[in-house]
Amino acid sequence: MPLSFYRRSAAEVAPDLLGRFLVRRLDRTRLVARIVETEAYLGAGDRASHAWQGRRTPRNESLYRAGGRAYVYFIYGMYYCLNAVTGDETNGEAVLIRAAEPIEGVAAMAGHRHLDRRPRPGDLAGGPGKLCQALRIDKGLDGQVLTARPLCLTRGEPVDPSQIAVGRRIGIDYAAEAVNWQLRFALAGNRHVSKPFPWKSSL
DNA sequence: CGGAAGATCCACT
DNA sequence: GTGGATCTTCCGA
Repeated sequence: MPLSFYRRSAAEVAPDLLGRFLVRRLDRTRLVARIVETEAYLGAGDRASHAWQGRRTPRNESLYRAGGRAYVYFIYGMYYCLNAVTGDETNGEAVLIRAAEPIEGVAAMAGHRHLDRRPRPGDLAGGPGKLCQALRIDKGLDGQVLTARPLCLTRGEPVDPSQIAVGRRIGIDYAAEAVNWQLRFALAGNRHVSKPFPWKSSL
């Protein structure tokens, strides 16, 4: 996807990322996964955002770059989460990539996940931490552009708006008024999403 | 299935 | 010192 794709608000980009392909190039392998779940984080005015009230630290520096780069952060002592930075360098907005459906390089992804049985839906990339583990995404990719290797997003299979379900974001119960914002998006009924949920409505 | 607890780092109070 | 944009394992229903 071109840089212009990312230079919009996270709330617009998040649903538009569904169906796109994440292409991760390693030395001898190409891993491809189709995005099925995202969440928008709206920056300074969003209590759930790492950029809440304009917070700016070494960790979240990538949020303050122009849209089209990765923001990768380390969480809970063990996992990484991947975001696509959106908008311009002033707003701190980003889209969390929460889940994807493995398309190519499934065996390699299973290896990265230390999975020895045949993967069931959601096993490899059904959650932001799993997705990063399967695709070998870590701090080394923080700040990288998303328009070229080693990690890029391609057009994939554009999705009809009627297939998009909307709900509340996960794991942000502390976020006061923002807990009910409808900023979680997924392909309705898809089996690779991070949790079964009571989706509210569709777009 | 649903809930609880542990693993374990870093930014911020 | 606290707690988090998580995941896994273990437990009980």
